[in-house]
Amino acid sequence: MDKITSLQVAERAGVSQSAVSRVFTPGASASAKTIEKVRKAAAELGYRPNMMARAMITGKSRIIGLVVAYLDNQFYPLALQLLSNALQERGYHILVFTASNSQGAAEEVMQELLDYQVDGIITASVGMTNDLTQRCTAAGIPVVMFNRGQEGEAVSSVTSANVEGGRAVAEFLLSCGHKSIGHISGWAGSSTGRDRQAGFCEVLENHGVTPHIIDGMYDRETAAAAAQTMMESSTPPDAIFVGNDHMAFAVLDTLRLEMGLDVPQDVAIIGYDDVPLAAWPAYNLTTMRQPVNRMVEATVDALLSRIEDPTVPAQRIEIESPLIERGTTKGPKT
Amino acid sequence: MDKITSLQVAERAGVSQSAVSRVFTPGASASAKTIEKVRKAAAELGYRPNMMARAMITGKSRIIGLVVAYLDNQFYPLALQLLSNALQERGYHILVFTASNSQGAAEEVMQELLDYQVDGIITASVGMTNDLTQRCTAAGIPVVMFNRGQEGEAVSSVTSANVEGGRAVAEFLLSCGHKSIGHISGWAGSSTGRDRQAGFCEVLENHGVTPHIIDGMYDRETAAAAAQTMMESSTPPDAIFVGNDHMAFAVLDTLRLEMGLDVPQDVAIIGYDDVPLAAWPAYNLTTMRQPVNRMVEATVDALLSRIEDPTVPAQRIEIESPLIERGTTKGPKT
DNA sequence: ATTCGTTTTGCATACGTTTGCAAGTTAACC
DNA sequence: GGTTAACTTGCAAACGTATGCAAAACGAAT
Repeated sequence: MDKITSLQVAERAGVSQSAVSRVFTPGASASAKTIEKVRKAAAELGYRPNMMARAMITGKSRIIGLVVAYLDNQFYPLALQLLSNALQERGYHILVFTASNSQGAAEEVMQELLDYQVDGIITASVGMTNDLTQRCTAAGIPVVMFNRGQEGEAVSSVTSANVEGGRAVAEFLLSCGHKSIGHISGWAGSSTGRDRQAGFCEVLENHGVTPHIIDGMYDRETAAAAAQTMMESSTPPDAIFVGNDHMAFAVLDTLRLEMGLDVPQDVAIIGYDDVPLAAWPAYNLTTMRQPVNRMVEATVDALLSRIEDPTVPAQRIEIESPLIERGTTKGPKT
Repeated sequence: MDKITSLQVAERAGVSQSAVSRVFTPGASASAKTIEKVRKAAAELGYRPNMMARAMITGKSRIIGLVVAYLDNQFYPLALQLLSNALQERGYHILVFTASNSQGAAEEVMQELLDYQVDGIITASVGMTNDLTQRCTAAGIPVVMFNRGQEGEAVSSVTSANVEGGRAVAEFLLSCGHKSIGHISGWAGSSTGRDRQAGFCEVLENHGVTPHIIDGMYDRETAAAAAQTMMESSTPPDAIFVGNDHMAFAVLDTLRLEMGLDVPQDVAIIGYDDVPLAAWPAYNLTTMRQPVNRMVEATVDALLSRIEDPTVPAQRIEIESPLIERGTTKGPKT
């Protein structure tokens, strides 16, 4: 009762194995009569096509490899869930590969990905060397980087408009009247972190403001230490832009509960992402929203369109992100 | 340069295709000389065995299906990451299936699971009907329920000792001198929620205390509303046991920031899980720790042992969970 | 009824691997 | 050096499906 094959269904329905295959293959042709006989026999036996066998012959596994480093930043679980839902609706599934951000690990993971004949790859919260990128395109496997950009042309990426976003944060803080401004940046090894910082600094410098910058490495501890360093310096900032919400929460905890400061009275804080937690009353964080729904849609579209038609070029998609003003900033001076 | 098969490696190495296969098959025998020749040729061509073809013939895909409903409770992303790491180390990977808790969805998902010839199934944050369970065991696929129990015998489960945990919470609250006690329970449709409640109520009743109970459905909104209802009743509790941390955060937000109450002075709060967020200063939540590392280890062991030897019986594993005392309770009266 | 175009069907092959079997090779021991 | 045991190796047959090709059935139009 374990393995029922198309052959058994064929016998019971009184047709050939090919007929059974055709009934279960979307594009193929079969007469109404055959379809009915086969469907009936299949239902009685509980037959379903074997994806492995199908994958082997068609070369399409309908599996998408998802490479992800850490899931402690709430943004990524959320994205994972939405990606899985969206892909599931379109007949694909996600095979998870966890990889640290180290060089060798990515190498190893990429090899395993190829072993599984994945139809496409999504990388999230992890960088890719140009070498790996090339290997994938050489193997004909489309890659989309989620929430990370890339210099080269060969690989698609979906991000929010991070440079623009950094600018918007700077303009907002300036409009609030802040003069002494700090930035606990996202990891400089990530395009996301670099872009936000670039846009932010560009605007500040145009207004003659030089921000105090420390790399927060997307890490709570590092960000918390950075916040403390900044506030204890001889010229403490009256506003800090933190490279993502995950770090911003740590910064808020440190400022409020360990240093006894008042946010936003003593210092204003802005994050980036707008994860659900940012809207919870305990934090109520002003932040740049990354519209994860739209980013996921764009990712799935970009990936599947390239899978279904390999001649489609790689695209670089940027989704604009609005500022969500909450309680950790004081609002612009009118 | 796309598809290199074992045959091409065989030609280049001057051996038969079988020899190549044996070199890449852990259990098989080959002479040192052949191994070296094959490895060299394989490296030069960049050959790696095709998992699909291998899966088809061996019947083992080395893929584990993970069925998960929601990832907003931080406990599950964490578990997912640890599970993926642990399985990856042992040569398996996780194929993700998202399923709501509705009846029909689980049915559909289970069918797709079987299509992919998964070697085993882990369900997390989702219930299984006995029907589905039986279908899987009939198909010879081991199932482990993570953080959920099950009545029947056919399926393994890994949970913390929830009844025991509920008791421990009750004893702790009584030892703190609380007399009027509330419980915002986990969803009554989950064994986890029921068990915690059962242990909790058992001890309270032995001490003549009847708790006020509302089902929080593992949902923030529902839990927040429940907390408000309790505190506005004619006999408000001076301590509330919340069925998991995820809801407890919502309860804390409501009590402190919307109702202006002091925790733990006005009312003590205990959660369940000890997700990382519980230790963050903003919440600093007293909670029962579910040792996710040990739960993951147990899950992987239980699953793989059954995959490698199908005669191994299903096990029901309970991991004991310690109380982590933090700032939302006042500590026992000495 | 004949012809022609269209659809349906079965046969056979291919996909890339593992593995039982038998033949071949090497090692081992007295 | 001969006999036996242990190990390697190649051959060929699977695994369960998709699909090109040619034969067959069908339908319509003359």
